[in-house]
Amino acid sequence: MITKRINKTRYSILGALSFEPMSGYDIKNWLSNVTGAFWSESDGQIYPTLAQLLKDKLVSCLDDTGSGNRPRKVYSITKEGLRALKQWLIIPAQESTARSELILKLFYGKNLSKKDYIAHLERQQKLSEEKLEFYLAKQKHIQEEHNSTDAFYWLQTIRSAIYHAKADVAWCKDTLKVVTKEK
Amino acid sequence: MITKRINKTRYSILGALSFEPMSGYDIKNWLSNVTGAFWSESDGQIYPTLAQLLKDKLVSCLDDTGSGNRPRKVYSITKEGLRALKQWLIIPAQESTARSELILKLFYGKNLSKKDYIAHLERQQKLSEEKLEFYLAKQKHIQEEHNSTDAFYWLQTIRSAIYHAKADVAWCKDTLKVVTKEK
DNA sequence: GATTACATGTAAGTTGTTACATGATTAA
DNA sequence: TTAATCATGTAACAACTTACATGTAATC
Repeated sequence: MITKRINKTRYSILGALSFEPMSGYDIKNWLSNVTGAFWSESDGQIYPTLAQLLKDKLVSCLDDTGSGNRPRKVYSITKEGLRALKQWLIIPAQESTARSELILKLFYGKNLSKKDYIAHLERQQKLSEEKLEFYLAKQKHIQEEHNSTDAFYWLQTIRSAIYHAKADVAWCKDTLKVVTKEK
Repeated sequence: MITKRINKTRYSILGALSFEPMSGYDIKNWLSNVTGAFWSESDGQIYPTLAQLLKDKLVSCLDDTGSGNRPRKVYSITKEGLRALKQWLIIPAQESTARSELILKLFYGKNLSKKDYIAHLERQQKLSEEKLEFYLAKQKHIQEEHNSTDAFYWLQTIRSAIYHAKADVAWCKDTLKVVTKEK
């Protein structure tokens, strides 16, 4: 017997629509701008999932064609959709399978030259520092521009991204220090 | 034109075999025990991938049946396999797509009661603290038992897991503090 | 004698990625 | 006028998960 897995893409979309009605294109951008630090969806997933949600009556669709704008379909979450979202939200979160290609490569580092090992680390440090800058700027922006209740939830998640970026930078620095001495 | 994506399962297995020859079952356990903190493979992936690697001559296979043990196939990495591994190792690591179900759920937290929001956080804090304990114990064990060159690479990766677990615990504590006051 | 661990595989389904295909509107 | 952005979708493939299927050997 094959038990149904939970399709999380459905809920990430429902959650987005719990803020405001959006088109598929809006959702795509919103997810990448707003939840990008901790959740992402592939381009090809949004439209098929929206069609499914519509079929299941968890969202409704308003065709906005011919209102002077470009033709677009605006989706709203239904009462049923909100109920489904809330039911999912209270379920304890599953941990995602750990997969860091960088750490895997460095773990296999005996097959790597010192130069290449260091190159990986320096590249990662730079990336993490850039991320950190980005999230700090975003944090500042939210604190200044948004004073609604939504900002509260947003700020908590941004802080998580900041903590992780800081941990990554610290780890790179430490490892670079060790490796230049010992390897 | 559809460009070939890189199958990382192949390289995680080749990397394991770069330490010593192993059976499929060994690799499964080794990956979950040794690289579990930063890389995992599903059960159903190992055997088909081994068959593929054998076909591509990146590994060789010794049938160990009839030596008094249970029938098993022991795989070794070939020269070609080692070359392929090394080629992959120097390629800059791709960042894995961010997916934290917990953070997503908390981001949609306005659809959650204060009680349920806190329950998520307390559960996560406990999980992260357990992880931290586990990795600290592992770190100690490696420092005491392994004094080979392999330990060096292992210790770096364990430190990464420790930093992340610490960041998670700190984040949970901070967020719990804020939420009990403000939500 | 039963359970656990060792050991190898397949089947079936779900999910995710990338590229392709098409077309409208706005701004440089 | 040309490029960028807005906008919706499909096709093909790659990867992942879970359960199923089978059998041996050691241990309690």
